[in-house]
Amino acid sequence: MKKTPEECRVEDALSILVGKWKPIILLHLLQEGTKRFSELKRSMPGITQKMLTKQLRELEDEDIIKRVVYPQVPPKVEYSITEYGRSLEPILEAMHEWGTKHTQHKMEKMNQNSS
Amino acid sequence: MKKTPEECRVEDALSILVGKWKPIILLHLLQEGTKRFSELKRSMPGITQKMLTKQLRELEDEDIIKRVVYPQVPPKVEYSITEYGRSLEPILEAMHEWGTKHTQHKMEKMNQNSS
DNA sequence: CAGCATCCTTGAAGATACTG
DNA sequence: CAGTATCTTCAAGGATGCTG
Repeated sequence: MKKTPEECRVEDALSILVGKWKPIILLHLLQEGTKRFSELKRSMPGITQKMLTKQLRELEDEDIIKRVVYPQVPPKVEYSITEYGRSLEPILEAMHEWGTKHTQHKMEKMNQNSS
Repeated sequence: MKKTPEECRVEDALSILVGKWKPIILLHLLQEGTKRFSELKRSMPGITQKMLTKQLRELEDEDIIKRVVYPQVPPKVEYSITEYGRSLEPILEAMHEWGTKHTQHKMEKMNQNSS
């Protein structure tokens, strides 16, 4: 690793993943392909329409996901991962792996402290 | 990748990296080893003492960094990456790589739109 | 169905002053 | 030197209602 603080681009990647629902949205689209707005909403209990719309727009602005509107009534809008967005998959995978181990690590630490 | 939304541990990793100064703190400690509080502060123009303290505490609580207090006057406190914390390095590296490409990607997109 | 427009709450972050 | 202790600001997130 050869980067000075000034050259650090970690934040650029981080900012795209940050957002309460973004990882979970990406997970859905990565694993299940194209999904309609209502399908995404149904699969994320607790999210509001406003938040889902906002997070999807932000991901779309970064070219991570693609939004396709079908001009019909009632409206139909489909979301999917772009090829470019798929390049995030290894990072999400690595974070998931690390997060799993970290959850384990914290539990071991708690058990030590309480014994 | 085989994880349902319920099993997703991406957030666990994400939450540790999120914080305006955390990636940059980790970068300093990863690259330069042990550093004193004042050295860290000097190398991060703009950060306040309060913020630096807070971010360091949060990283310490997660076992990512180690804090050593030397009982002397004036006080001396040294911070360093734990062995466990070093396991984050590949992720930071991957995010930096991706971030670098993404910065490039966005510039190309802007140039297209303006031509 | 897939949004947008408002209003409101909360917590992250910052400014500033003080201290063992 | 390496912190606390307050006060303030601001944007993320959320609740609710309306609409092409």
